[in-house]
Amino acid sequence: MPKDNITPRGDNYSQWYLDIVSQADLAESSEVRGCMVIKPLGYAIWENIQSGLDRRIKATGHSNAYFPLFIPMSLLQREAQHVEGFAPEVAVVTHGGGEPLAEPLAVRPTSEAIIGCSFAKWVHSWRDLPLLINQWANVVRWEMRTRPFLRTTEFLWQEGHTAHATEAEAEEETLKILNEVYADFSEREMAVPVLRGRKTDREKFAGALRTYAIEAMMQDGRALQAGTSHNLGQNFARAFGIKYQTVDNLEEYAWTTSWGVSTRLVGALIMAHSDDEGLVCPPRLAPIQVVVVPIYKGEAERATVLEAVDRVVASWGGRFRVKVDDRDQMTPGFKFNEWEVKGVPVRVEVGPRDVAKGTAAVARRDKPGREGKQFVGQDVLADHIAALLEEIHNSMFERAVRFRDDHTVDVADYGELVEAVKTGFARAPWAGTGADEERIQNETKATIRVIPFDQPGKAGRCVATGAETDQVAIFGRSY
RNA sequence: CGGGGUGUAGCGCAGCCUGGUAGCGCACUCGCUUUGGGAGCGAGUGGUCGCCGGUUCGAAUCCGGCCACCCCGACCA
Repeated sequence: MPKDNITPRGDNYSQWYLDIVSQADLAESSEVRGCMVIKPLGYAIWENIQSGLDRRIKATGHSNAYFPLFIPMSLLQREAQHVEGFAPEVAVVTHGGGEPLAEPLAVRPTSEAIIGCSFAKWVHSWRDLPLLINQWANVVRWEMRTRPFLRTTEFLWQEGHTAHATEAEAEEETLKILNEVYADFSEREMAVPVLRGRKTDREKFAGALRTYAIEAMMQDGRALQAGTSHNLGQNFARAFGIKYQTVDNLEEYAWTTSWGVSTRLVGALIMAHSDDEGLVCPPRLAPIQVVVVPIYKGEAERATVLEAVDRVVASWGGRFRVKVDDRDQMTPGFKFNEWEVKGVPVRVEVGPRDVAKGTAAVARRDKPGREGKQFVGQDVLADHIAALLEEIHNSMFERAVRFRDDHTVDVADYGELVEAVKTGFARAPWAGTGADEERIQNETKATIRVIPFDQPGKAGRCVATGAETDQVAIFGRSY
């Protein structure tokens, strides 16, 4: 059923996104410009994202801790590139207790500085390394222009911070997080395929040696940076005095990393999968995986149907996150519509005819209308739903991969790149400089999203300089 | 910060040109009938018309100033 309150993607993609966020009741704007209220459904998705990431972060040996919201300005200023990169977007507290503060406090835009100070106290010997810490926190970046989930003034995230004895170990950590935590989570839980690779110097984190990222394609062909992992080298260790004694009793600066993903992932999930009918939530993250809608006329039928629904749902033994929508004052059609907008992956209908026949109607959200609906015996319903949730996940992932591949063009020259980035990604031979990149951005609005790990080996002539190169870069317009 | 737009009920809007007791749809409340794709009928609740000032017997409407928000760009996870 077409929805009156949702602008079709084809008409205005940006408005469509805002409509999904409000109609699916994920978030709303607040009294503070650029800040959003995350409503229960949106927050439940975030909690599921947190839990999937937290499990992976701990499985790779990290521990959670918590550091202060405020950072003395002088600390933030210790790493030169870092302060330069973040200065324009830092919010500063100048008063406390009714008095001007002796030293202004930055509201953290990220926590390298304050965590670096702690690390300096915690690390003395090579035996203290590696130090593997993560924190779940809110941060504030004073952005010019905001969009719910994709870019808000305050946002929620996790930020990992680690210290290592060698450059090689720091590099290994940086890549492990990108691959085993971020890419794995994105593809296996969010059903969002990602390109993995390195950022160019122009796009890397302020103060980092190297930044790696996962990049996803949204349904308008634009790129969304879904996670970043930074090898900070010894830059921050020098600035904050994170030193240790080696086995040979030499003093050495540690090699540190940092990495993060944010509530932006909720935006990624919406934009990668949803359709003109509403949110399409990937099954493994859906707060409600199965909604059961009872259908009846009159009191007698109501009792019979609800009894059957209770019995059937009880027999599932908690295998799924289930909601029985037994609200009496709404019609089934209204409920179908509501849960469709809210993206519930599977809908089960139980009516008088099903009670008589021992069946239930099962509809899948990712395939609307009759195509996605079938009748299933109540005795095999649990296994059917379990398989269906898997099938929906795989189908959503494959559809997203197909979309990305269909909107990615191998380009041989600059003219082809200009055309390709209008609708998606361009994979282009690249041997240019930051200045070349900037010129391309000014002319096409596209930037190098990543230098992918996955390299063809032989590339061709660089689209900027014409020089022979073996390296390709992925260009795209980004959020 | 540049360009464009909008402020009237919880939400979406009309009314403004041509000043004269604030209206529609949805939502909400109550009642009855309904319920396999957004139910119907009836009766209700709800607004100092963004703010300040001016003109006028009288301002949502005309004039001046201010503020807020949205959209499009530059900055960014």
